[in-house]
Formats: sequence, structure tokens, C-alpha cells
Amino acid sequence: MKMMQEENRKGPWTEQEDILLVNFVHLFGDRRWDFIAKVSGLNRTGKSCRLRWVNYLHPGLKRGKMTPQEERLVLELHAKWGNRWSKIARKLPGRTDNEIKNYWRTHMRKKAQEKKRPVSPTSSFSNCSSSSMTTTTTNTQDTSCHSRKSSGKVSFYDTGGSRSTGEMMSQETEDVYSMDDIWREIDHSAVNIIKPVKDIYSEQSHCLSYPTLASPTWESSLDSIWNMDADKSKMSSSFAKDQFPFCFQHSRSPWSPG
DNA sequence: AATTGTGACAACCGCGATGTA
DNA sequence: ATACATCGCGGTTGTCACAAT
Repeated sequence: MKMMQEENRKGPWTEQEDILLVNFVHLFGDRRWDFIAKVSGLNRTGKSCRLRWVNYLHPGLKRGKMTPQEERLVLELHAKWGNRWSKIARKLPGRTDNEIKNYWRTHMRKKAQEKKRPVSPTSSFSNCSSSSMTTTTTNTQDTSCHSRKSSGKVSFYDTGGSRSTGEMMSQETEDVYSMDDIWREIDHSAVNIIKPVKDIYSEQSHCLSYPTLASPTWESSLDSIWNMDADKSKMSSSFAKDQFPFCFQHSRSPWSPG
């Protein structure tokens, strides 16, 4: 763990970094992230490189809003598996666990809020991004909604999952619901909502073996390259850029305005 | 027009699992 | 058997864009 050289860069990736990373991943495959991080000259951790690739640069990624079908599938699978985002993501080709997680967080938080405060039973059906999900135009946003802005570290989103359950759950609890309860209810209602289409998707999801973020096929043929790690110093960023003027576009990135 | 609230997305962190020497 | 390195996952936080006020 103390292999950490100097200090690694953090924060948003630049275009140059992206290009570099893509090129090196094409060279060496999407494993060995530490190795890639080193030889690429990127001042990033392997972890960071992997994340950037998986969540953003992978060619198989779908971008844009979730389709209603995907939304339903997420709801259904979450009801089934809970916060197993990576597992859920495997059933949604082109979507990442991070994306699904973010989606769930954003859209379900509202519902959880509503559950916590069953004030207005006549909650309107406002479709979020053309879905059939029940969300309310609730104004009951309290500070727990944006927990990170409040001083308390307890996130509203905390599911009390495998970790960090204990202390979180035993907190003040001015509300009766534990997070587990809330999620359970959400899941329950979600499943009910999606019932009409459930068959379609269960069928699909079982028939189609979705290509999960496919691993590059070059990997096997490049195994030998792994031995060259001593040559890392020879590989500079300019090398990569010159050899692989790889082109890609992002819908939204720090360096490309829209 | 300025301010505020909210949604969406990108990225980091901590931890457990797994692989390897 | 074990210590260490790396990977992968889930949770959390930061930031930007846009809508509402």
C-alpha cells in the first residue's frame, strides 16, 4: 500500500488524461489498473483510472437518461437484490453501477421522504423523466434530504447496509422508520407499480444475456506485454497520444462543454 | 435579473475480497 | 500459511446546470 508514489492527482479528469487512459487501456486491457496508472504517466491511482474507465470512458456505455424500461428494471432488481448495484448494472447493458446508484438515490430519496412523512396522501404522480414512478412534488425537504450539507454525517440515503449500520441506526430517530423499513416499503411499492411490465422484463432479462461492459478481447493476446513493466519509463504521454489519436466524445465532461 | 433549490453526474473513500509471492 | 498488493463494490461528497421563485 505504500507503493504510492509522490502524490496522485485528484479531481476531474482532463481531456488529455482521458485520451491517455483510453489509449493505454486499449494497449493493456482493462485490468492491471495500477500498472496502467504507472506506465501511462498519469499521476492517478489505479483505482481512479479504473473508475474513470468503467464509469465514463468505456465504449459500451450508454449515456443519457434512463428509459422507462430501465427504470422499471432497476426498481425490480433493487427490490430483489437490494443495493447490489454492480449486480443490477449487469442486467442493464451500458449502464454502470454508479449511474444506477445515482439514479436510485436521486429518484428514490423523494419517495423515502414521502414515506417518512405521510402527510399528503394525495401525492400527485409527477413523472420523473417520463417514468411511471411515483414521486411527489413534496416541499417537505428537510435538512436530512441534503445530508451532506448539514453538519451531521448521517446520510439520509444510508441504507444501513452491510457496513455502518449500527451507529447510524441507533441515532436519535425522530422518525419511526428505520432506513431498512423505508427501503423495504419503497421496494414493495415499486414492485407493485411495475407489475404490469414485470413479465416482459423478467423474460427479457433472462433471455438476453446482456453483455456486461465487455472486456477487451485484446487482453489475451497481450499477456506477454505484462512482462515489459520495466519499460514504463519509456512510455510517455506523448507516445500514447501520438500512437493512438483516439477519438471519443462525452456528453458532459469537465473539458467539453456539452 | 438575481437568488435559491434540486437533479444529475463525476469522483473519492473505506473496506472487504481476491490474487500472488 | 500469511503478508502484501490490487481490485471491485457500495457509500458519500463535490460540483455544475437548470428550473423555480
